[in-house]
Amino acid sequence: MKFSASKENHLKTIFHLQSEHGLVTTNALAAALQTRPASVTDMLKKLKEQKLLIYERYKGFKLSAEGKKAAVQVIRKHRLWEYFLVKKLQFGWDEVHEIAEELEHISSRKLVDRLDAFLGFPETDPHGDPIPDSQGRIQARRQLTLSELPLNKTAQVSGIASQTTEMLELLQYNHIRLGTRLEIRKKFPFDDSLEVKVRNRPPVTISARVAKNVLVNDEN
Amino acid sequence: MKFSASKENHLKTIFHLQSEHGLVTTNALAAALQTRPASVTDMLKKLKEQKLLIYERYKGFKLSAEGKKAAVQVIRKHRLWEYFLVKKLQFGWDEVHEIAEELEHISSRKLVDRLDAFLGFPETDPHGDPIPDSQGRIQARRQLTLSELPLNKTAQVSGIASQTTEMLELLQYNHIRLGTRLEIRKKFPFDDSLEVKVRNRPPVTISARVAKNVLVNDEN
DNA sequence: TTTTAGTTTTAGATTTGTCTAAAATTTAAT
DNA sequence: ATTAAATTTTAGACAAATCTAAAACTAAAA
Repeated sequence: MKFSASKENHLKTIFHLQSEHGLVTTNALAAALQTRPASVTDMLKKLKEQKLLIYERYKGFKLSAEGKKAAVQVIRKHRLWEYFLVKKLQFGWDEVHEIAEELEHISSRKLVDRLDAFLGFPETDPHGDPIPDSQGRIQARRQLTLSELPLNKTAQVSGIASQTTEMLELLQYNHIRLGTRLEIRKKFPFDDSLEVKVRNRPPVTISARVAKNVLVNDEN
Repeated sequence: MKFSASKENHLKTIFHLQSEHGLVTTNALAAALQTRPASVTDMLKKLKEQKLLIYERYKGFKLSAEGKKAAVQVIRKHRLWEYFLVKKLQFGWDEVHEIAEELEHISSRKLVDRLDAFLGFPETDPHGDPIPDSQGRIQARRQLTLSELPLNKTAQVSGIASQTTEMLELLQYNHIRLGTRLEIRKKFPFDDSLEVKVRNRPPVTISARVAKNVLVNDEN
């Protein structure tokens, strides 16, 4: 029940990838982990041996029930630590990801559960992503990407899919953050870029690349 | 300025050993780290190359100024996390050591300083050991071991030198913890064991081994 | 002061996670 | 349906940290 930091990273990333596209490919995982396909293949074999992965060579792969459980625990740890860093240590929401990448590998189960209680069992992390509970249950979210939001319909930013520092900085610059209310004023089919309006601000232009990574509320 | 977890453990342990006996020996370090002398030698060579260690083969070794600085930062992290675990997450003082052994290797300097501020810049950890400040300064302590305490002089437990779970459990069992006021009622020269009296409790017998690891206040 | 005992280091192996380069396999294109 | 291109895997290498067994060195005892 205890995995190396590298294994935890693989599990976590596979989890994220497969929740978008059912099966995951070696190349996609290598890109996401900033590593080489050959290295991924090596790890896949180990994960398969530990029955964490359903995998046949050349075929693509996905987590087993057990692998999913392990991945969710890592995600739980990551998001709880992010919440801690922002809410208790006054970090900005755009600077916690790297630190949480380290903290998420601390192994004590008891620590995680105590931290959860200390924080008051928060439901989402500072980026709006749901925090799995100690049983591994994840609050389902119905949210769409900014790309999918209809024209002139206001919505509230509820999450950021890709949390690179660069991306978060760009959003910060455009005054788009978690909870920001906004609407799309214009869509440019040429490159799928969007003109976005935030209250009390001049409109800003957002690339399709970015828009795909900004999640907004569905209802309302 | 960033070292592997293993290197940090070596630095930290050398620091502790050399503050008792000037020079440290390969065997002593191997014993303290629960590893083999040959493994220690390998690491010593690496530390020497990084100029963290003053070392000539077969001669014993000690930390350079740089090595000491690095070691103190690790100790700072360890003790701050212990304080956090006990004061914020309600862990018992006897169960935090192992978890802090992991947390102490998280690298962000900013995290450590923010944590320090969040905790209110505590001066000692839950075992009574002083916490280095962000400049690496350590509050000097004048304390002696229980073995050295004169007969019938009351004193207050201010620290535990060896923090194995086993040792802490034994002390817990005998109702001796940080802050406990006690006095020595009898000394048995045969094995240097002690009869110790804690207020409102029947006297208990403490071995020399344990007594050497219980630190008490000097003054008062 | 020589021998013996103990300590420390070297030599060589192992494990984990990574890499490059080449081979195997699958997918896409003509 | 072949060929070409892209993907994936294997084979072999490497770095870090550890180990065992043997050699080198030091200290202690006879």
